[in-house]
Amino acid sequence: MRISQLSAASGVPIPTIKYYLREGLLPPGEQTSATRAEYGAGHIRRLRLVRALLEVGRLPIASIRKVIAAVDDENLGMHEVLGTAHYALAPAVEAHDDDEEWRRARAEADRLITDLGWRIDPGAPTRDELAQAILTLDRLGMPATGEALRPYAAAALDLVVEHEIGTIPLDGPREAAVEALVVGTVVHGRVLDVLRRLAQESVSARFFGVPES
Amino acid sequence: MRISQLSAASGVPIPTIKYYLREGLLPPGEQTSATRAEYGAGHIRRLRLVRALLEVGRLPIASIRKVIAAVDDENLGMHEVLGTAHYALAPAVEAHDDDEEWRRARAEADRLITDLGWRIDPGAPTRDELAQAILTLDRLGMPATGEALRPYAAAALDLVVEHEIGTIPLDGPREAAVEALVVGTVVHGRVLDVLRRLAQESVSARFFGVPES
DNA sequence: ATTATTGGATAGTACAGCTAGCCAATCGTC
DNA sequence: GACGATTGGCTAGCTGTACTATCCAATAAT
Repeated sequence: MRISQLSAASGVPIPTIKYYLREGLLPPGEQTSATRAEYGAGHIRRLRLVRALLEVGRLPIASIRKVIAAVDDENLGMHEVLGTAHYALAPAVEAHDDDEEWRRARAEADRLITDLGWRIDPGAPTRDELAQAILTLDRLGMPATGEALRPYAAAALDLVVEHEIGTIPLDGPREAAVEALVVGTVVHGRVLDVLRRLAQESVSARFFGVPES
Repeated sequence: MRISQLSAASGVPIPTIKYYLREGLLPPGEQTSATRAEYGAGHIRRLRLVRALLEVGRLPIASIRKVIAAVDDENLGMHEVLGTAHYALAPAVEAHDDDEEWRRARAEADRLITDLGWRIDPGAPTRDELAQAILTLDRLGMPATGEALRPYAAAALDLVVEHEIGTIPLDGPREAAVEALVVGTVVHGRVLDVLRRLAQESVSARFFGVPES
């Protein structure tokens, strides 16, 4: 398969494919001569993975590169690859350790995690993300204690355990499992977010009294 | 309160405040002379709202402007303002109506919404977001039927009804209610997303056999 | 009187994610 | 074996976003 066919098959324009090759998001095709390279089904799969992380997960290219490197590293186990994806998904929340308010929010986040009995890396950036959300709720005078967030934690845990773990093909090759894990993380996150907003709209329509059509 | 104090009180640099004024995210201060304007507590609240939408909700400035215009429009009811926020949160998913696969995914999304009995605007962009997620799951061979997504919908609805509706101060002034509604949408979304990823990490740590510390 | 600050305006920066153009080597086709 | 089209590899340019920086004359504080 040449680059033009890869482009046609994936829907990604040739210049963009070239760009992904340069950026290391896509492995080079197999060189058959100085001006010809052969691409395969693996490249189509890889492009799908990249587009899913980009369009659904909204990850920046640099993060996608890291995730892909982890996916391709045969030495890494499932947990390590998932960790890489989580790091990529929790960006740009730089902690303000000098700020008193921030430290309180971060302590609240850590306390919630401890109370739930969850096993979370002490250095996980997700902790900072949670702290940021708690701080924001707090500043706007909305309930943001561990108690108030428990229903969210319970629902999240339930969905992960009951639904998401089961969709990972653990009996197949490592690559398939790892890809499903990474994409599942990203896409299920969006599914839940979208459905929550839809639920909100529906409830709002009834609650705030828009007449039934 | 002059601009330097507003900056100190909010933590937002003066040039950025000026930028927000230019962009219409922040109403101008009350002019007291040609080179002096007075800012008040409302400006601090408004800055908090903007930063929450920006940092937690990751909305682009242009979308924030629209949301704020809706918040400030006294003629709009709660449901309309929420709708504006939802439009702002569901960006950039342009529908490919020409694509057969896309139409199937979109039909599946619409069917799920109908089956759930939810009242959703037929033109809501959230429908396209859901279709995009379903299409992505589908292409990667993961379960993406309405059946498979029902647990997510149920959990989302439960959280919205049991928890989020209650945090909106309906007895106070319109502005407070509307702000809580908008910020709540954005921040609760992130809370749920973050907690889901934390639950995932915890489950993964146990499931994929990282030794207990 | 002097120094500092302010509001308003214009211009510049940094990064992200492409997109475009060029070029020589080679391929398919006649 | 001639020849137009395609390819890979390269460098450069473009568009959009969210700021920063600089300048200025008018005022305020001391």
